[in-house]
Amino acid sequence: MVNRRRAARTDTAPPFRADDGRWQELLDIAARIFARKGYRSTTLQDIADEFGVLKGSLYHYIRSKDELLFEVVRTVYAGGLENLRELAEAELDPVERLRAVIRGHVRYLIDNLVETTVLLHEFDQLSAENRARLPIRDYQEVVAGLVADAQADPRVKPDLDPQLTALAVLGAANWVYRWYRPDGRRSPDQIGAAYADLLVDGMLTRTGAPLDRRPRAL
Amino acid sequence: MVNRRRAARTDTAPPFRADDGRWQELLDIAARIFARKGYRSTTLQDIADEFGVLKGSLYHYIRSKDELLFEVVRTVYAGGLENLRELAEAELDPVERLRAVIRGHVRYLIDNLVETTVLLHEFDQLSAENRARLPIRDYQEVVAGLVADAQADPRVKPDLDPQLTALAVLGAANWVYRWYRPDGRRSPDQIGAAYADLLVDGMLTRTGAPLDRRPRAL
DNA sequence: GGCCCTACCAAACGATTGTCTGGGCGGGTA
DNA sequence: TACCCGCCCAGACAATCGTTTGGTAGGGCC
Repeated sequence: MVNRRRAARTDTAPPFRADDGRWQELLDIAARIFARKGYRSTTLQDIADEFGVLKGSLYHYIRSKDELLFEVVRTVYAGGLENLRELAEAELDPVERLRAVIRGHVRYLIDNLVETTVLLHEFDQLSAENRARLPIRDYQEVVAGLVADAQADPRVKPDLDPQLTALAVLGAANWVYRWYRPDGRRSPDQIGAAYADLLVDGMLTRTGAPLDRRPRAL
Repeated sequence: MVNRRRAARTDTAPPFRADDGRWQELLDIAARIFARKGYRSTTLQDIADEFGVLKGSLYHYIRSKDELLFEVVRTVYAGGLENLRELAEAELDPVERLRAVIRGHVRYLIDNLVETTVLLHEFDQLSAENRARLPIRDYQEVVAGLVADAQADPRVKPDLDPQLTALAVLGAANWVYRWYRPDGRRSPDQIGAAYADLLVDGMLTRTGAPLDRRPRAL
């Protein structure tokens, strides 16, 4: 017998997620296994085992494996972008703001290491439709905008390509997911600070005035 | 009937690869599809189709799908490391040597974009044994060594962490495989030069002497 | 007590996967 | 001519995949 309520619901929203705790648990488990084995190498069986359920029962929570990947990834995507934009609006000298952005981005990435790993590594395993809903290009444009802003400052190299510089910054920062281990020698903040100083100082001219702050328009 | 020659050969070497041209063609095709769809999403059927052969016939050239991935990746791994080490031995000022290394590494990566993509993105899909045969850590150590060398120069920040700095450099450079398109705005050499200047200048103090070369031990 | 709804089970589905077996064709070599 | 061997075909193999179906236990609510 067909459950009419259910059929009606799945038209717009995913299957039952009333028990929010259990739904979050499922997302966490999926994220961990996706991060460890890769999306395509992960079986719904793997996830169901850890979730304590038969694999068919997962369809109580999801409509497809692809949707599960998307749900894992969209939260950390949105959070990361919001985090970046908040940092970008800080009332600071443009150069110092860039430093804060890099520190904060690295910090966010490490704080959400598992989900970020899935986002960065399995992004193009998403279906075309779901991929279009997460325009990662936005990250690049935020950083490029900040670099362009900073170029109003005479301390900043005038010949920087903001897009290219943004890609270098994001590349260095995002790469962290490939090697960071919680038991490593450096703390997240140490890493963020080191990266910020390396990359931002690299944007400055070496012949200009020293690094102390001068009066500048916000 | 069992082909005795074949059984004897496969103990040490892979199956028949006498026709070297055809073998290289297979590697190229596999690399392209691996790069586009990912290793796990690629079917031997996909490869066989483009190779113009039934999928079972691929076992004339390979012993397993995993071996195929390994063969695609090991050449570009070895070439990249050799390239890096050659650049690292250039008779240059340590700071300029770092610049040359970054330019050369970016250059190599783009020149071998397809294979590099597979190496960087599908590395942990290799079997544990094959992965152990490609210690990517070596890349990091070469660059970290160069950073440490450069720190003998007073222009270079004395408080740099060579390992961390190397990871930033390699992160920025390796990330190129994620966004580079041959029809993009910047040429490979422009990208390499921009990255080299950004990253190496970021390693220099801003209070020190200007950038001209001074006499230093090689 | 009867009803509904969430959260699952039990079992199967068709499709696809990597891999293996046995054989055949055709060009070189003796 | 006879044989060998690199190259590939034809077809099957078991295993595994994501997904679907119908059913049910149990708690809350009327």
